[in-house]
Amino acid sequence: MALEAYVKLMRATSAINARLMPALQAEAGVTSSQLGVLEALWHLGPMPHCALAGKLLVSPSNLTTVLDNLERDGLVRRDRDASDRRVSIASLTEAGEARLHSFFPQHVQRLVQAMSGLDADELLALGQLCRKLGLAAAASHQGRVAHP
Amino acid sequence: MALEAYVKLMRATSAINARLMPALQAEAGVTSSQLGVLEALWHLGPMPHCALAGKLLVSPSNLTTVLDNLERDGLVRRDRDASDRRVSIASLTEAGEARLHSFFPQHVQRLVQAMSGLDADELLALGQLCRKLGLAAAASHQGRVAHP
DNA sequence: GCCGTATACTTCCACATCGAACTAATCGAC
DNA sequence: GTCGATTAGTTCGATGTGGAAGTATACGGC
Repeated sequence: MALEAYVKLMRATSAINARLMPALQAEAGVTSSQLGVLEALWHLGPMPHCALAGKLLVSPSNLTTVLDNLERDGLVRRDRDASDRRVSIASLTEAGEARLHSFFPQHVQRLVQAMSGLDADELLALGQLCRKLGLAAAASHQGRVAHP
Repeated sequence: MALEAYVKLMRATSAINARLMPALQAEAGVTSSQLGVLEALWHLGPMPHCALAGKLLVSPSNLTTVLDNLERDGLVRRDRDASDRRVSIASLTEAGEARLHSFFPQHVQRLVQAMSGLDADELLALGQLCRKLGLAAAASHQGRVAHP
């Protein structure tokens, strides 16, 4: 039972992303990971890399790579924190904000379209199940790390 | 609604995989992609790369990379098809089958554990929703590709 | 005030992933 | 039978991804 559910979960994720990502890359010129960073900085404002990595659930080394590419493209800026010079604050540039605004509505529209195989009730149920599953998995994973 | 469900779906997938993959790598010495190939070859027997890529929903170039690493580690073999010399048949070596048997039960056990945040009814419901969602997304995606 | 520890980020390496361009082989129309 | 179109697989370049090790900075006990 768990195995079938797992396989279907992975297939669904893969199918949805296979629909969204090519369009995102073609029309917006950003990858899924880059979009995650832009979105987080837009919703939450400038923040240190460690906070950003925490929000996005990615490793620090990965975030360095993604920020490198965004900075090269002029969409994001890094500024050293004056009070703690270990810290680097990432923030959207004007170009980054403009880019995000230019494609985000269409992206959301495509996302809704990609999820349209389920009706409103089913989407709600799926969200609740995924939330419960994700929290349980993350909690037990944290537990193992915290008590080695 | 669709957006929340999407985010939770991605988070759940990410959380589950974050729990499974480190153990798989540490105890079995194979990555998630490599496991996919080993499993497919074990369940379905030797098959051409194109069939394998179709089953696993990955690109041909990606499959080349994964097979390269598996072949280097002696877990998989490539053989040219005599009747159609473009085709290369991938099959498990004895070492590959032995490796798979050595860790697969524990892997499934960890998978069941990782999914244990949901009870049997919930797992069934999740599986059905994901199946419906995945099929709808794949179908509409195929449709767009087929009629450009 | 100094030194060991802890934290933030980067660098380096291996692997995954895809699209585009390439090579080799087959097939079909003629 | 030959040539163009198609198919199988690989190569190449770019990006994402994480772990391990390294560097710079801050902090805390003494």
